[in-house]
Amino acid sequence: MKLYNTLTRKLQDVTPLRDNLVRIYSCGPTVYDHAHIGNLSTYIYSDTLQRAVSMAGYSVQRAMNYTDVDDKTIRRSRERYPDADPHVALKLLTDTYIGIFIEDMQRIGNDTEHMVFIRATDPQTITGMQKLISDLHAKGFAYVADDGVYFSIDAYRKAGKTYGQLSEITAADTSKSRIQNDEYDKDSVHDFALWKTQKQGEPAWDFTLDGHSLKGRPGWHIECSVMSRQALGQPFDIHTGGVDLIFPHHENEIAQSTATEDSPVMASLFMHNEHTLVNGKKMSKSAKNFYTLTDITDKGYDPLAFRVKVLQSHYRNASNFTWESLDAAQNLLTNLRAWADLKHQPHADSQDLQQIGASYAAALKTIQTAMDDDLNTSRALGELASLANQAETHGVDRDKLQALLNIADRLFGLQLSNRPTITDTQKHLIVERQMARDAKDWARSDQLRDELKEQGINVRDTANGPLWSRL
RNA sequence: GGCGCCGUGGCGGAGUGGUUACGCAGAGGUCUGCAAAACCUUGUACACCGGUUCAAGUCCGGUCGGUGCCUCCA
Repeated sequence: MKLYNTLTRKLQDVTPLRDNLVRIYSCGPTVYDHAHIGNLSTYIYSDTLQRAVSMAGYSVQRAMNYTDVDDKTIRRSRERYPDADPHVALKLLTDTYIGIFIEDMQRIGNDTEHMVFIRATDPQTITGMQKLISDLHAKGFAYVADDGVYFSIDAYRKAGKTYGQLSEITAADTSKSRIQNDEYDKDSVHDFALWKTQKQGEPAWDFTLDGHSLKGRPGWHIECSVMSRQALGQPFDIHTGGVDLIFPHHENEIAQSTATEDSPVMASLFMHNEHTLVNGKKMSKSAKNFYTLTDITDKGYDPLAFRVKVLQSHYRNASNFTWESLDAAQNLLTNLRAWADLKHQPHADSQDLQQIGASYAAALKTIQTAMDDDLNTSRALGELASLANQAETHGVDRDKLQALLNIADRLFGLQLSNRPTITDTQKHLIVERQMARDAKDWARSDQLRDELKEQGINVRDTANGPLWSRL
């Protein structure tokens, strides 16, 4: 299996560092609001990575963090719960949005079971961060200022390490274009905060470093360094996130995680997905093209139609979200479901099972090859769609179809394999309608068809007999 | 200014130099009690200009256009 590695800017074979196990860490959400569809597409891609790696024969260990303490979470928690204790307010707010996030993840078909979620405010994480900061400080990579503890990129470079493994950041870049640093107490403009001391009304954790009492909260980057190591060890195999995280977030993670280590490697492979655009533009509230999953479902779309839409493009290309493209995805999903439902219908059996079996095998091979080639979901899903579209012409092999759907679900998460059949009453209505047709009682047969339609069942008459699908 | 990405038919979107991606939508037709489905046909796709090559959407150079990061951001 080959994946594109941002570190090397090349396609690279996946070779687990430890046995047959691939350890994946994904930067998760800051839980201060609903996730938007761009966030969600990132998680669909990392979920797909997990599925493809597993399908390629590896064991997978996966972790994702919740950033549940930062400027935004704190600000909003104080707005929403002005009278509560800062810690309590923060927890109330972040608990709410973690709940919504998990719900969204499940609605779009992401696997949330085979993954460890870690909160930045977990006592274990806080302790771990303080320990790492102390360690960095002891070895000269961190210094204490009035408003917190900072990481020294100069010290890191003087230790012979490369800052900018992912983005080729030069000293000039980081100092020249950056805004004035008057309001911060750091030595050098490109240094970043490991720990921020408490401001009025903020939640804070006790921390003593080198005799300084530094009650406060962690910086953003240190969270991921610590949580990834605690959950997966270091180095681990694959680190994922959106392209915007390349700099500074992942650069800073690498610096923190490798400063006191012999090896400069935090993870073997960094994967970054391009952003989802809406009508060709980046989402923003002012442009009124900012959508959440609820905006989509309120318009009557299935959350899995959004998944289809995302999988129809490659993760390293910016995909363009339009309502028209979501229509197309919804229609495709409906067609895939109609195909899956054929497994319950003997009338759908092919006359030439051998040929059908061969086409399934060929499609599976194409799908597997496409997924192993840097997650070419567009190609892979196209193959499945094409198979589905041929089904009513060539028929299906119901046993092999079930097996195929099982595999498709493992890879795509579209929930095609476990669709139930219709009720006995509905089956009976279909038989009755056929009898009416045989008797040329068109009024009766049309009435029965309407009745089924009201129950969400569409009936089509084929040469072999009636086939049903859900609307 | 620095570092990137991208420009494919109505929409979305693959594409390892040489044969139809695929999906959705549209038009005409066949079939059908009607409907749906299916089947057949159909639309002069690769931003522009050069170059390399027997052959370029696919490689090289340039132009134009779009977009992202460099500050929190999936």
